[in-house]
Amino acid sequence: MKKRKPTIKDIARRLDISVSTVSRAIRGAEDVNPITKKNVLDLAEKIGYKKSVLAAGLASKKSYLIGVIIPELTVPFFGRVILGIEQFLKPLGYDLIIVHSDEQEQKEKECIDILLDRQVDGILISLSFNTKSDLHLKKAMEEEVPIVVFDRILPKSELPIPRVIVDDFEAGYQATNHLINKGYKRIAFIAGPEDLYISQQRLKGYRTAMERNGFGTSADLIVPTLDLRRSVGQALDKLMVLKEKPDAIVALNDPIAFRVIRLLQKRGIEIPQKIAVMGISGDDMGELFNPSLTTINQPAQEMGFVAANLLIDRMNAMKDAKKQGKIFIPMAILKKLPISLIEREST
Amino acid sequence: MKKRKPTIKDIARRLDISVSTVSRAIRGAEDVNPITKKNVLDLAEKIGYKKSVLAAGLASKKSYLIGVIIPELTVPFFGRVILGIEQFLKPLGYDLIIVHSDEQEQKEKECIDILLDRQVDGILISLSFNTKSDLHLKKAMEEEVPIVVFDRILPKSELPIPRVIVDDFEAGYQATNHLINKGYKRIAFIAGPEDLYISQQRLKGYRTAMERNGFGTSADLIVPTLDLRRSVGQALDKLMVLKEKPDAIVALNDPIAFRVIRLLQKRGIEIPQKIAVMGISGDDMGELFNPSLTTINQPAQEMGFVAANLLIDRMNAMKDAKKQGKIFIPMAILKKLPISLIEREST
DNA sequence: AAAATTACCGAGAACGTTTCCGGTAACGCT
DNA sequence: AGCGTTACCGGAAACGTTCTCGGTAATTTT
Repeated sequence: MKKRKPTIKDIARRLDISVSTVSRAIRGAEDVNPITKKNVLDLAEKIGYKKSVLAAGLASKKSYLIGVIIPELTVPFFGRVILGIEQFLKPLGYDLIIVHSDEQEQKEKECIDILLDRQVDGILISLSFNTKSDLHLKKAMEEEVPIVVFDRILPKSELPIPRVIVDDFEAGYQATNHLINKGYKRIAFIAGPEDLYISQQRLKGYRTAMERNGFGTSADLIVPTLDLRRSVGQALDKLMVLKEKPDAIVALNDPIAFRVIRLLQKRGIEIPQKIAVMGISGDDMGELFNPSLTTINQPAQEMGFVAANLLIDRMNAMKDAKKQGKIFIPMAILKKLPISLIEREST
Repeated sequence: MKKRKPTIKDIARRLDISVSTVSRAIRGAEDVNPITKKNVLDLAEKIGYKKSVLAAGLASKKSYLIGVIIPELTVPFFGRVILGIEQFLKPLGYDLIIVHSDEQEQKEKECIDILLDRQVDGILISLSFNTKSDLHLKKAMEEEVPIVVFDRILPKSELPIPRVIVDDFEAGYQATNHLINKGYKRIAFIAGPEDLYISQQRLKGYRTAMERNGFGTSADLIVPTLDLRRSVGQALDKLMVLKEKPDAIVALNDPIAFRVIRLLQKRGIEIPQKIAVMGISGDDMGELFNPSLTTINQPAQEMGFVAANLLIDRMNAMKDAKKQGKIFIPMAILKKLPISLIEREST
């Protein structure tokens, strides 16, 4: 009935050795006789020993927890990123605690606090659509928990932290170029909030492609959305009242593109005959639409993998520095992942 | 530079009181002078004290972590459920650790182990598509961590644990009924794995609706899918080779329905003129399809809320029992949530 | 006025690890 | 033979809380 959980003390007693030795054996640390080690491990297995993460964390000041902050739970892209993160971190013994900011800067700050309270060993974060400041990231840095930002980063953050993104310029460029190659001439771009780095870059890519091909970039053709849901309609409205309507639309991301497709169809506009639509994300969902969505694939899973990798690197660097008594000097790293075109029916 | 984090000891020293009193004050426990309490809280705030969850957990044998196991990260339905869970649990000071089983029974077991290792205070789980046994749930019960199952439950589990689902029979019944009212006569049903409770119940609802209206339920019209991706095509193939093709299809859930729509369109079949399609889930995504998907809405967020509520109830019940020295006798609870029809264009 | 109750507080032992600091024995080297 | 290494291992102090048990003074009850 009273099944007290076995501890390393129990093991130590039964094997008549010290707890330190048991601890070393279990941790797979150096300086322990292979035979003793085997004995310990066998007994541990036999009596169903489970190490207390709490106690271990308390003693070692590590929690083996990594916090992940994403803007929304239901965006497929982030689901794929998390897969990549797990893939890298699980084998190392880390678990994930996932929180979401609901695309609000305020909640994002709270998320950081929660994670800091939990004493996570590191944080992976993708900024919300409307985040404008990076003070909360700074806070994490001050508490010496390493942090890396992925996908949604801040344009001109001076913070010396690793960031991993896809080559957003290329994404915008290739998307636009693809449409140009297909013969479209008046290509519009639906952007995101001004401060959003991915939006800026993709837009830049769009502009460059247009100009290189001798199409100007009339301001009419560039319209913003402030969120993923409601404002897509307004953005599209702006395009549809133009005297010269666009014959193709590049959307900032797939979710927006889905809505564009839907709204165009409601207006009875044929895709891609009248207007072509391009997304940027590579969501699987795009395949199921009619017409299916041509898009720029972002290597989401790889992004998670790389981000996790950078985080661990940073953690190790900090540990090493501390070990040598030096102070750690954080540096900015910006890693760009290559993108690729997925051509489907909407263009 | 060496900014050691403040602890309750620091507070105790500076206020010249004992750590126990500080602990009580911070915990908001009984038996502490309001003035002392205020002093403690003020100072804590001032010096930026953060309680160590690790230490607190170790001492109190609570982690204030709740584990959530879902089959897939990218399914919108589960995202919404998690929202509901958070809504209930956050105010109580609990954080969530979310893991996913990737629809595999084996991984599901591993998830349980991970959570148990983390000493979560409770587990909320939705079973994978292919889970057939509940031994791993038993394991959790043995370790005395309360567990509640939501949405995807086991048909005839004898385990005395709370479960919350939607009224799946009603869902199947209403979906079918809706089609019948619309004048469809040969209605097919795309089911899930045999052991899946939600599949059984929805199918039963379908059958009942058919029979009550004088349509038989020819076995031809009921086809299974074993997963959400590949096998939808095979299921549909089986329907399309029938001499008498169906004029409407009820899919087990929205993701399957999305695929059905797409596959039918590829065959050039008009929806809903030739064949109508119904989903069950209430995913927002359905709105964006063309035609948009008629579906049965499951109150996902409410489900999360209710499940979390049941979990806390159970936790309290266990604590009370222990306090009184009695042994806790777990009981099964089955809570059914009402569903509703969302009529759109696909029917 | 004595007894009982209440309100508040302190001491100190957990909780289950890790880690630092030594210590011993065996071995190899000059 | 003496000395430095190396390979293992143990003792004991952290880590930052909670919790049980008493204890004192003030307050109420009898």
